[in-house]
Amino acid sequence: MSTSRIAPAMAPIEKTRVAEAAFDQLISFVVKSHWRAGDKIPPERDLCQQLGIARTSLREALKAMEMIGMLDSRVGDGTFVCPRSEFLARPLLWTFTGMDHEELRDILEARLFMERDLAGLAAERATEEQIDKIGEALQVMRQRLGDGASILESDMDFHQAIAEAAHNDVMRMAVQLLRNLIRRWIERKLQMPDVCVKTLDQHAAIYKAIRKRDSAAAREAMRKHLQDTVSLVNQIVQSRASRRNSRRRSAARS
Amino acid sequence: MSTSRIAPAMAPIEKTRVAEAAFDQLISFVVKSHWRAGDKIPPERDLCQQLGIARTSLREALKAMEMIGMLDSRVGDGTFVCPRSEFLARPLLWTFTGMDHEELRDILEARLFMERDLAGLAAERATEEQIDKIGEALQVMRQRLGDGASILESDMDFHQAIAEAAHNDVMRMAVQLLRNLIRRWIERKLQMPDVCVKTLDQHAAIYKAIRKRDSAAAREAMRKHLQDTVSLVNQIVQSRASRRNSRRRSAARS
DNA sequence: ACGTATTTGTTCGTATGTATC
DNA sequence: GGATACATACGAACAAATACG
Repeated sequence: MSTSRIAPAMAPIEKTRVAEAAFDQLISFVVKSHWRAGDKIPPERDLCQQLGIARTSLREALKAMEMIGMLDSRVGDGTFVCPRSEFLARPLLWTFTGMDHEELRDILEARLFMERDLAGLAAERATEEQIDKIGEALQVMRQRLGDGASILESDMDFHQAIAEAAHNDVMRMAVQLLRNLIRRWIERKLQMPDVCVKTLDQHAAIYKAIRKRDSAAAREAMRKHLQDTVSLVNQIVQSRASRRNSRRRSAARS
Repeated sequence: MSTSRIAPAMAPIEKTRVAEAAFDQLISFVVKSHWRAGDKIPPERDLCQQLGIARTSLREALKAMEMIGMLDSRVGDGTFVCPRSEFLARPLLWTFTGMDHEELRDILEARLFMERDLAGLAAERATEEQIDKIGEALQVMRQRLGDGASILESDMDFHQAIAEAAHNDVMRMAVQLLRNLIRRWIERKLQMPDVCVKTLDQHAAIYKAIRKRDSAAAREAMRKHLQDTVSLVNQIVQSRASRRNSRRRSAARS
């Protein structure tokens, strides 16, 4: 009965594991922007002394940060903070091959709901400067599309500008991480024929609604846009799955 | 035990960053389901021998795996593979742990939006058993309220039952984390006069809407309920702040 | 109920290679 | 080229928690 309930993690518990505590502290330093992107953080020997832990333990935390794309260590040079857009760009190896359809579906859906809510909030709360920034991201995207360049970055920037305009740090960061998790699929989506121009049109509709301070319209425009993304990513996954199956069949024949 | 079935020996690490290579290999072992959720993986000393690296280097990779929620190590026991839902929501935890209490407002709002979406999904997707479970949580809460016992646990159980019925692991884990973060404020809220019965009524309304498969009504009922919670927590925060100020004033006088 | 073996947690010392000035 | 700063890597040792006979 009560044992089947999921254990609620008590908040003020004291970390027995040093490396984990160090990891949390490093994360909060990055998240709170005490260390900003590009910053060089103190050398390992200084840090472990500051934290009062052994260098080996600190390195476990440091390495973990590096593996998830928050830090970048270079021998003989130092350790540097990565830009937010690279967080979680690392485990794309697993994101790419390993995640099955259900897990991907949950992430895409969670992103849809959260970005929809953020779009609605942005329409209500954005400052004029923030709305301008959204418009600029849209303009950059249009420009790059005309140049035939990749619009992945400007696509992400557009969504992030909206998230910033919503004035909710928790949701902003959460949705950014989700977006990074599925970055590779967004990239593939944009490589499909005619998708780029459609994406641009949909972005324009979202921007227009936010500019008009029409919260409901912004929500609906974002929902439609991301619903399209969900469908397209599903197509990609399905086509990849069928390709894999046909390879397997032909391999079995030989 | 389970790890001894068909042990595809891991290839020794070549050169370049050892820990990173080990990390990739560990991930691929999980991704390719050589190690499945719940499996116990070989002890560190065996693994580092298989990989031909030092234990400290292996531990850096192992710790990184643990931080992203793919593995769970227990002293004296071993290291085990976590279920997928663990590490799908783990990145969200990082964004939340970095947050101070300053972001209480954002957390409450994020929770409101996400639980509202989950309630809507639950009305659409819940199985009959899951709806019954929500009803049971409601019943337990009513019972405990009659007994004069604390309803905090059953309150949380009710919300979690709805989250489970929404069939989205990412959102379920995310909202559970948020709920645990503000657990103490929920507790204080429930100690306010007349709040318990009001909470019970609101829960009943949510349950009724989900039972009727009325998604819009479920969303609205949940929104109203959590909007109330936001207001009440704000009252608590304000009263505590003013108490602190008055204490400070009286302390200054003495 | 107790003791022992197993396993992870933590630290220190040391050596090596690389980048920067 | 030399000196310095720094990350990378290994091995050994002990502590602490857990499992198991």
